[in-house]
Amino acid sequence: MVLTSREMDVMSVLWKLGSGTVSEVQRGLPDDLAYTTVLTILRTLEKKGHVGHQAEGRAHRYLPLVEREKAQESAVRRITRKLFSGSPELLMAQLLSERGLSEDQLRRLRDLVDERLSEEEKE
Amino acid sequence: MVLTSREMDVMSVLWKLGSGTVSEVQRGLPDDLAYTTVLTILRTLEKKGHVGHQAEGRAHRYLPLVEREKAQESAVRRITRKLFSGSPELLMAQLLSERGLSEDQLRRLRDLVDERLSEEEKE
DNA sequence: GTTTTCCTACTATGGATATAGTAGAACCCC
DNA sequence: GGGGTTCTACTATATCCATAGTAGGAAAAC
Repeated sequence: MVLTSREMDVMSVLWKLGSGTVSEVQRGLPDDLAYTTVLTILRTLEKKGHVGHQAEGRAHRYLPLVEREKAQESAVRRITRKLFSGSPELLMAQLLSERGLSEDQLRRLRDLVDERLSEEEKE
Repeated sequence: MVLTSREMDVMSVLWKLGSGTVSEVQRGLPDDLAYTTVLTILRTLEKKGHVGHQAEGRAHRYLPLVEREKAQESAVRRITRKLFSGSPELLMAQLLSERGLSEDQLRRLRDLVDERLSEEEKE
């Protein structure tokens, strides 16, 4: 799955709202785009199979057909492969190296890893 | 900094080799591209300021002008913003949720976090 | 019931991407 | 020194992306 930057914006709105008409999506976007521009993006997404729609009065209600998690996974996988030599560890190191993570956040992360590790060891 | 998929491939070769002529880059790429295609990509990268070149005999030797780390950071930042609501934690959680991480990798990750945490606590 | 508004469908356009061919200079081989 | 080889420069093309306008129908407003 490959989403362009704008497509991600639109999908994000749909994932957040669950579904949306063109104007609902338009209102949810971070930038001001023409109504028809939003419509065009939604139609593109539909052609790619990422959203579907159903009639709702004279309008269309668009629904995401792919899960946010799938999109996230696919994006992370791509940059891992392209920029981090396929190593999730290196990506993680990059994330950790950024300032701006609080001690709390770090602790939660360690808990996440530990949790995952103990699952792993159980098997 | 915005790198396209192919540009990332080319930059990766340059980062790995330190520098490269067109044919060196061509040989280093994961896919078979025509010589002139590689040249075109390098010229585009040069126009964008991401690489420079110096003459070497009749050929050009291309050099990366941006660090791999900068590109990584910028890419990670973008998807964090676009797909993970700006939260690096969520991205990490995604990374951890993927199957395919070995116990060893997980352990190294935990070590990374611990290391970072103890730095944090020192301050 | 005519004007205004809202909505989809279709079309348009400029710029970026991905890919590569051709021209022509320089160099190397015998 | 003519013929292949290796380069860069320039050009080409198809596709995609971002953005939006126009046409035309339906609905709402008054």
